[in-house]
Amino acid sequence: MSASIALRGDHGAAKLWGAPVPPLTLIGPAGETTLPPPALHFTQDAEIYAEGDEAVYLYKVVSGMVRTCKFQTDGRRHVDAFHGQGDVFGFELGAEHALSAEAVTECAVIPYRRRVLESKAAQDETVARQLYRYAMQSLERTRQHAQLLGRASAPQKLAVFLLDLAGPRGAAVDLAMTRHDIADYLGLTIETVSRTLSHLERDGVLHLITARQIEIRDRAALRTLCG
Amino acid sequence: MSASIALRGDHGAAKLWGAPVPPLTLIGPAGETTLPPPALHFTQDAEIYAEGDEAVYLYKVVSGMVRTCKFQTDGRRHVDAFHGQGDVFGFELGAEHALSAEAVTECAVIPYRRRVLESKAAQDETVARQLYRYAMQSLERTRQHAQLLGRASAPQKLAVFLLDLAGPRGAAVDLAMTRHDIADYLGLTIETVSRTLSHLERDGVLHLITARQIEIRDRAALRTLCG
DNA sequence: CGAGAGATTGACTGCGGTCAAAAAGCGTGG
DNA sequence: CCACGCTTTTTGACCGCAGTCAATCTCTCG
Repeated sequence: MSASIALRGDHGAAKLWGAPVPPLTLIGPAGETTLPPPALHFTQDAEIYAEGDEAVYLYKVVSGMVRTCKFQTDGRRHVDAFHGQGDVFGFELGAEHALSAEAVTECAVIPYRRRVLESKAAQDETVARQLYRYAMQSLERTRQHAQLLGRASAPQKLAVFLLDLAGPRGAAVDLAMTRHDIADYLGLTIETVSRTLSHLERDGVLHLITARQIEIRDRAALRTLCG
Repeated sequence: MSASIALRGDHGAAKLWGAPVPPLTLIGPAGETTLPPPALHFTQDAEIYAEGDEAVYLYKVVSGMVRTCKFQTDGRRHVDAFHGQGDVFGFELGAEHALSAEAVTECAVIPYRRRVLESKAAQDETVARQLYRYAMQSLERTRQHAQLLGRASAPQKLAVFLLDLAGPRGAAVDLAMTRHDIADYLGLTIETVSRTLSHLERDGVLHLITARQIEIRDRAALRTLCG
């Protein structure tokens, strides 16, 4: 029997924004299936780990949303990524976290000791593949993010962002994050984010139900914007 | 005995721009040490692989420089990364390359079949660690790149770029790439790259010996720019 | 109902993009 | 060696998008 056990909280397909991928699992301790999930809970804006902390764990999001970000010397913040249900975050090259991780919303995450995962990966090839695949997901998303930051106007950035959040079908988008989070993720200011959303509403592309709830009225127009 | 054999072309420490890391090796076929290196050679601007090609190999740069990039629908180009001696490129989430790879200069690269690496990694933990570590290097560099693209002025971008290229000590930087390459890497236009370099020269920070040779006159000023 | 955080809107500015032209390299072949 | 033509780079003039500063509006929660 394989040591592979479907990770709790891995409901449905893991989602790489803009590119659905097959569901993945991560390994829990063998025989752990009968124990309650060892998930950690965090309140909104709580720090999960800080830049410079020793990188002991990888984390899998069970519920809620997490942001990984970096604070620059000039006081500004760069949001590296948002992580939702099923996403794994905490990958690092070095022994310390180069980013910090914070709860965007109240959330639950399962911590996996890197050392444990690595030794399991050494014993079980399927675990190694899963771990590698999660790392590649992180890489692929960061690449797409870099592309977006480098070569897109404010409307383009928001179009890509909203379509990613909405998924391939959804017409209503619930934003878990503030304008500030969005701005720091897209390399814009909160004013430009707000202005651009208002502009898209005037054009009939969106409807801003509340600040955090957006209805996509014209998905084709958004797609066209993405280029 | 370990199956690990130092990869040819792995001279000196593998360099993560802005963050030196210990030297790494990748595995060659056992007993291959007596055979000539199976390096592939490419002329300037030759295509190593194209977006959409099946991702069969990872590549390690022996000499010269490689760029991985993506062509957008609007005709513009995003340069994901430059890869120099000792760097490994070609990591992909899916079965196909999401980026294309091209020779910036005449270059030599060693191809490693992904399937072979994966089976070797399954047998030898040290191989698995090396592979994982190269992937993390790729991730870390892409993260830093995204950060740069999101939150930096043109002078900041060029300061970071030049210091990365120069390394911790060098005063003279040989640019292997054109202004076009630099612009597409930094999310700028060739005019802005040129103008900004000229400006830095007027300020006494740089001296442009030729278009491709730059002398760093005031490293402290560059560091200050980086923030 | 009031206080405070978050979001929106407006006026203005400035950085970097765009368009255009000149200058500088750099092979190639006479 | 020089002349020629092509590519790359530099420089200039102008413009527009997004940032900045500031005021107002809207939610939410106590």
